Amino acid sequence: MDFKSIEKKWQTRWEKAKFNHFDRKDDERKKFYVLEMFSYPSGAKLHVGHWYNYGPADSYARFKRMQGYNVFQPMGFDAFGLPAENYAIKTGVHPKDSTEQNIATMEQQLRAMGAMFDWSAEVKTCEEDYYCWTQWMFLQLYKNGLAYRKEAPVNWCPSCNTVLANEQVEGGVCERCGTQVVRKNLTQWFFKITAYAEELLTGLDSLDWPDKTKNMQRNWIGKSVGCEVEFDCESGDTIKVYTTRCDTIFGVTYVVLAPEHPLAKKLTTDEQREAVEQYIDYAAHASEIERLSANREKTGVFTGSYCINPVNGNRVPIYLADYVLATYGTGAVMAVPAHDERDFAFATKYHLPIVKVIEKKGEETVLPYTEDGIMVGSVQFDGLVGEEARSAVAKYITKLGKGGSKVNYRLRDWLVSRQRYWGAPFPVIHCPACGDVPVPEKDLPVRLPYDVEFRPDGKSPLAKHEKFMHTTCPVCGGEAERDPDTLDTFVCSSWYYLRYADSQNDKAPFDRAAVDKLLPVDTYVGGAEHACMHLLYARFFTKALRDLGYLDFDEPFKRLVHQGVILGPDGNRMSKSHGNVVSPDDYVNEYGSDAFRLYLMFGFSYTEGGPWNDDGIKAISRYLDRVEKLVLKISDYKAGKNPPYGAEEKTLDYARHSTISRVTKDMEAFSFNTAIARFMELTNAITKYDALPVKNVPLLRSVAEDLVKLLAPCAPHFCEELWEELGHKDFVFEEDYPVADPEKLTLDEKEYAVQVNSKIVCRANISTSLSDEEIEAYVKTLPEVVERVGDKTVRKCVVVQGRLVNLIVG
RNA sequence: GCGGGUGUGGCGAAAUCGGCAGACGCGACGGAUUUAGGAUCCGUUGGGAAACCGUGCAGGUUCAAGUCCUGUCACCCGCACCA
Repeated sequence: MDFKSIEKKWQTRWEKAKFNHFDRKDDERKKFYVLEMFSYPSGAKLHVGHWYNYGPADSYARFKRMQGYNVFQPMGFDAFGLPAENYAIKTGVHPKDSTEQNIATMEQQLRAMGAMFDWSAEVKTCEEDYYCWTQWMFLQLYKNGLAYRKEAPVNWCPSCNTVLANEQVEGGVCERCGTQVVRKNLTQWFFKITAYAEELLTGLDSLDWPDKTKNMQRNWIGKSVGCEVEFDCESGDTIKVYTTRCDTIFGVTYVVLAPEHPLAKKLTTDEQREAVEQYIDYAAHASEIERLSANREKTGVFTGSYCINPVNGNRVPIYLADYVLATYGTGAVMAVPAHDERDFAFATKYHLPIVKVIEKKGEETVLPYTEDGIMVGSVQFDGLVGEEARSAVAKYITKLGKGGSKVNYRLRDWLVSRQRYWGAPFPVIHCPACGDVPVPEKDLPVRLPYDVEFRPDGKSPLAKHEKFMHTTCPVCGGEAERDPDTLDTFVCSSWYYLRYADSQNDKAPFDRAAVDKLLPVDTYVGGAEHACMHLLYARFFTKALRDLGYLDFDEPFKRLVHQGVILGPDGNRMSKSHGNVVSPDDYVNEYGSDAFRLYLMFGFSYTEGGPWNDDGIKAISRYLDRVEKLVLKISDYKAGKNPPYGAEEKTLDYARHSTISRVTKDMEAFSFNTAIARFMELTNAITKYDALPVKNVPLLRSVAEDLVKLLAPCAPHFCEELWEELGHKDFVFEEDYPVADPEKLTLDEKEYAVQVNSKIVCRANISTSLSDEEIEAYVKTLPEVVERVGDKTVRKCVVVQGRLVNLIVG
């Protein structure tokens, strides 16, 4: 088959018939929204990863379509972002120009793939008609207190010259470029994702997502149940600490503040001032490597002040130490060196007292002892253990009016400011008189100017664009400046799946009815690397928009599937520097898009991925040839009179229906490699039947047609062509996906493994109508069994219907 | 350190509720066809001469374990001073 011409032929026909367009008016069929993560328009062409994501997922979408769903499968581009800007800095090509060029190339390649993308719904996040609404989203969050600006210690990537969200720092280095991140205190915009921490956590339970991904989000949100306690200072200030171990509170021998804690300087005495300021400076400049080193020596400094432990009135010293994080809990902890490893190390180093207040049950207590144990030296609480102990102490603290139970989350608010050019500008004006003023919605979009100097120097490129910066305050009309930062590109991708539902709308980001009808996404397919970024942000957006009344569902993605990663042939991640990049184009040119897609589906376990290896691609190509020859040969047969329907025909029909039933399950489960194995088995069964001298032509033909239908989602152009050759006028995709007939799935007899004392002695075909007792009786007559059993008695017989019989003798 | 995952032929991989390990392919070997090569078609193919042995390793539960339990090793991923 000349795949090049048939690919073109069917792509053109599908387009002409608007086959790929989601039918918004259709109320008969159930909608089904299949979404693949949209792509970043990089300079390189479509790589194997894109193909692996989109090809098999498209087969799934086509499968759902043939099952009778009104399938919506859109595609678009996550077009803002750093790579285009970095490319511009290197080459001088403007990000807008290179991005548009790349999108054009990729669109063409994506079309050539032959996927049923509904291009009429396409979105490009860098275009005004999209980022206008991204800015609108910001304004809604701002109006409702979910976006705020504050000075905070933030992660700064010196190579990308911008701040990063917590989620974009991996092990202390920039997720994108691998550069060590440094801390800076900057005034930045945040989204209050923490307001949804609890719902983001509990909502996971209802989602059909990989457990691993759900667990990663749970970990990331990091719920912790503990207790807040107030320690009064002699200065009159109060230090709030957070602890999960209030059962150890009688063992507090000092209190530690993070160096950035607001009370740090205030509580410092004159004698200690110099040492403290030095330490604060040291902590601010300690490199991240140092901070991250697991067994880094603890450092700290005494403030000179003391505070009072509310439960026993003990006077304890207040220290500063950078092992306490400013951004978690209250930025202060009560130190119990006897029962916490970090406090133990610190106390040992600075010769602070260590007081044991928990004892290990029945064994000697070795300090630091951090497990649950029996409270001792704790007056009225002595003898209490674990959870019970903590709740008693927490109650007591509440009664004292010094705090009480408290839930904390590890999740931080989402920092969305970026000091870069190629992104959506903040719709905010800073007025010397009125402060931060949101741009009125009617003035959106705040256009991103083209003529900008984007050489990075740590300041936002837009800040140097006077025309952009200079504006008037919408409130007082006075001179004012725009915010020079741009929004994190993850903001753009947090709502694109909603825009697809109504992408041409120029009055609103989307119409509520359209979105409520199409969403949530039924199946979302994309990489696992987004577990704690995009997938979390998108959930947050959905919940926030729901609460603001813009939509009516709780979760954006009902089902999530991660495709695996295709590595280079050497087992490493594909990259130019490894020199192991495999280009799909070469294979597509040589074998065709269907064969390439089919190979991706067959050669790997979809969710696992693995090293690239093209050994099997010829085999797939050969398989398609076999199918073609076989089907065409059968289509030429003339039906004889009185076609036979005996054992052979029954076997063939059984092969057909068991293939249908198993493939349907496999496709639904994204178990594409096994689905294709079933196609091959069915093909083998047809070949075998076809070799018989006398055959039932109508049956054979109908089985062959079913094979074409079953295979169609996985090899769409190829099957359309075959379908046409078989004499059909309509698309094969207008056909119903075959449904297994349960009657044809029952066999008269099945092969059993016959075991004596759990060892297989023979196999036997046994009628499926026999009862366990009848099977046992029959099996006992088999010569192999008689020989093994001899005169020993059968003490037990296990029958597993349809599978095996096990006689226990002796 | 914490959380999660993976480990099966020469290779990619399969294996419903615990029920014949290795489906389907690749490769290899043998044969047919062919002047030859290629292509195609048909067989064989976990190891072992065999009894038997085989799912990282060592135990356990069970009539029966790749699957369940305990311990252990290796690799991968995520988090990592979160009090």
